[in-house]
Amino acid sequence: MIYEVIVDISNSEVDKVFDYSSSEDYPVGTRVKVPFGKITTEGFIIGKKDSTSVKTRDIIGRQDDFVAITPEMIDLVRFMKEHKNLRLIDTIRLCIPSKLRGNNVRELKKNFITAEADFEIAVSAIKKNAPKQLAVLERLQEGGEYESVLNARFGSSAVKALLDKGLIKKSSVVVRRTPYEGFVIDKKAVTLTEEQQKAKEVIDHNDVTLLHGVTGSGKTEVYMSLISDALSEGKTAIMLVPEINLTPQMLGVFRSRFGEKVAILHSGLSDGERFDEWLRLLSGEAKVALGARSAIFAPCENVGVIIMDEEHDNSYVSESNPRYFTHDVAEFRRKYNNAKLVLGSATPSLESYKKASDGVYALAELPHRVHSNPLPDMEIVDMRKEIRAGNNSMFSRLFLSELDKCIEEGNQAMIFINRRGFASFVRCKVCGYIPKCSDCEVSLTYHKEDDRLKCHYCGKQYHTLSECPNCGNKHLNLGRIGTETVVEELNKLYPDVLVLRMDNDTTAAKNAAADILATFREKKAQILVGTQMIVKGHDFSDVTLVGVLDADLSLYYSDYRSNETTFQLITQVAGRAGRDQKPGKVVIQTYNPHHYVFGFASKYDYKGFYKKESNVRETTSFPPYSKIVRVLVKSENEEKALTAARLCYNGMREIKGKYPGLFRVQAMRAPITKISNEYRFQVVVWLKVEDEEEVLPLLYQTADSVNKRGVVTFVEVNPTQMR
DNA sequence: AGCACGCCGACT
DNA sequence: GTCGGCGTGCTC
Repeated sequence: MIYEVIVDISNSEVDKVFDYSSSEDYPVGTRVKVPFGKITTEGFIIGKKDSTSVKTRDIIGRQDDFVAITPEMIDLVRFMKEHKNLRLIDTIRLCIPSKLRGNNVRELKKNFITAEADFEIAVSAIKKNAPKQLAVLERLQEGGEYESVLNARFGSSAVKALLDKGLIKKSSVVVRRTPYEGFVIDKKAVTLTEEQQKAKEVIDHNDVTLLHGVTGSGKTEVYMSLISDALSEGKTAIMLVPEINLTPQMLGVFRSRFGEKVAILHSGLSDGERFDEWLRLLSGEAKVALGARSAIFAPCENVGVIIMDEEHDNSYVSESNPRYFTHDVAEFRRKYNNAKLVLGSATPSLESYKKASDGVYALAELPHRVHSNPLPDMEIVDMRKEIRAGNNSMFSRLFLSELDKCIEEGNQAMIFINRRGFASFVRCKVCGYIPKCSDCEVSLTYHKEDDRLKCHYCGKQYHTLSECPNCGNKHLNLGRIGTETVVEELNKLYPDVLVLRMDNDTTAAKNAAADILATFREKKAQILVGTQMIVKGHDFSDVTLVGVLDADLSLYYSDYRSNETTFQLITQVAGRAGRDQKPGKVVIQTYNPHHYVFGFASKYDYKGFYKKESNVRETTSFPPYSKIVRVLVKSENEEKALTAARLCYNGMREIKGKYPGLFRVQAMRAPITKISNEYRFQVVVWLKVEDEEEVLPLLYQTADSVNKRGVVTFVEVNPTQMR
């Protein structure tokens, strides 16, 4: 028999199917060991046939006693290659636990002891003065137990004696490593509200539904009910949440409803746990896959429903290689399984809402909070007026008075610093000089802990400057608000109040983020200061005040989505206040208060915002009214990079001549012209959405063709944070 | 990935 | 003259 095999080497040169032979019978999807050139490597069987035109070598053998890749995933691998420019092996790697490769993880087996002889017979067979052995036999009457447990409790000699006599039996059993074992949050089964029931009916009658529900409208209840339905039909379910929402709390709630049928897949698990959860799904022991982005590749068969919560969240787009959109994979699996796909959000992406408006998706709405408690009152503060009024502090007078009130009443406050990943930089007061990394040409970030300047792109460190190298001035100051500065200021204002800080620095250690949130939840601290990571999903019932500093900063980000992101950010962060009985208050500080984003956001007017923003995108031909394709060209040799970029540009111009759907081509230096000694250029192409299927493959091909001689190209569709 | 092939500069 | 530099191509 001839087997079609994809070898486990990610390289564009070997991104194809190789034919191997074997007299053994292997099912399609089996992971095998194969000779390849001078080496032996792993491969995956994706097909069989009777003959081939090439000369073949033999498969060495199979790697697992199970079939690693389901037929659906083999189809997906081909689809991703053909339509999304992913290498065959890259999609396969997404479908299996990474440590399975190279057999770096295996099933955990333990010795299990059971009674062999009848209790009475066994008792009569042991000596009268052997109380330990008797105790073991008595214990085993209640059922089997692990040998290690018996040894610890009764002593290994007693166990060994019984084994030698053949009165008890030892066997090897597989033990499943379960993440957060026993963690269950009791949640009473809730009957759906009329509004939720109506939304569910829409979902039941359509293939894809956008579920637009305000924060606190009980979308999770609808999800649970849908999953429950799928299970009762004998089908499986995939539930996706943004990485940050994937707290043990979420798992606890799901466990209380679906018990052992839930498997969790995310980056925080140990290799063993991840492998076991994956295996439970593959074998059908578990029916519900709960996880972040990568869980869309869960090895479930006969999927009944796929849910993407917070569908607008940018964590659903994988940034680096292999780059893919979770929406695309979800849509593929929905079609393959004839399943329901649900996209839920309080602030849907423009892309999805447009599809709902155009009738491509059905639209279901949950316009009210469950217990009809109102959304928090939101106020926009003009920080320019504060300065004119002589207030040079980072806090507005309104926010400070609200904070006073909040602290006094014993409630909690959250302060969100909108800085999109950029911390404080150093700037010369006199000439405006900003120190930059000599390799990357980006501004250096000042790190107070070790009094050094660091490059966030290559990690290079520099001594702090004592004077400006440009003009010699000795007064260099730190620009922009950072979390540390805010905490310092709060400590001065409220010396008796405990303030927590949550940002990339304080959450670097494992579990640090969870610890900070737990401390805040237990009300050991009254104020939580943080970056993006405090925005989503957290449910603190005593938070009555939310402050947003530098709300307009994300508007200036050079990204066509910046208005949308800012709207989403404000809506989400506002949703943290007043979630329980106490009414909430939100103060938005900005230097650009009349921007329409703040107008719509403060009134929770999603539709108004959608209409306005949609108009802007249409007139400027940005997505969702076009597709933008960016080819990043990188090389250590500037000349080579430039030549390759020119070649790529010319190729794109040629395609433009043939397909009017491709209406704009530009070439330029990338926003960051050099990272880690690599020069970067980019070719950016705009095309009409309808022509995507036809033109995209040509663009991929063109980018690939200049991909040699020390030049690397990287193609992105609708790039988010262009650098 | 890993290795052979092959075409140019520096050397005992 | 040869040794070896690594750019290029191939692996079922």
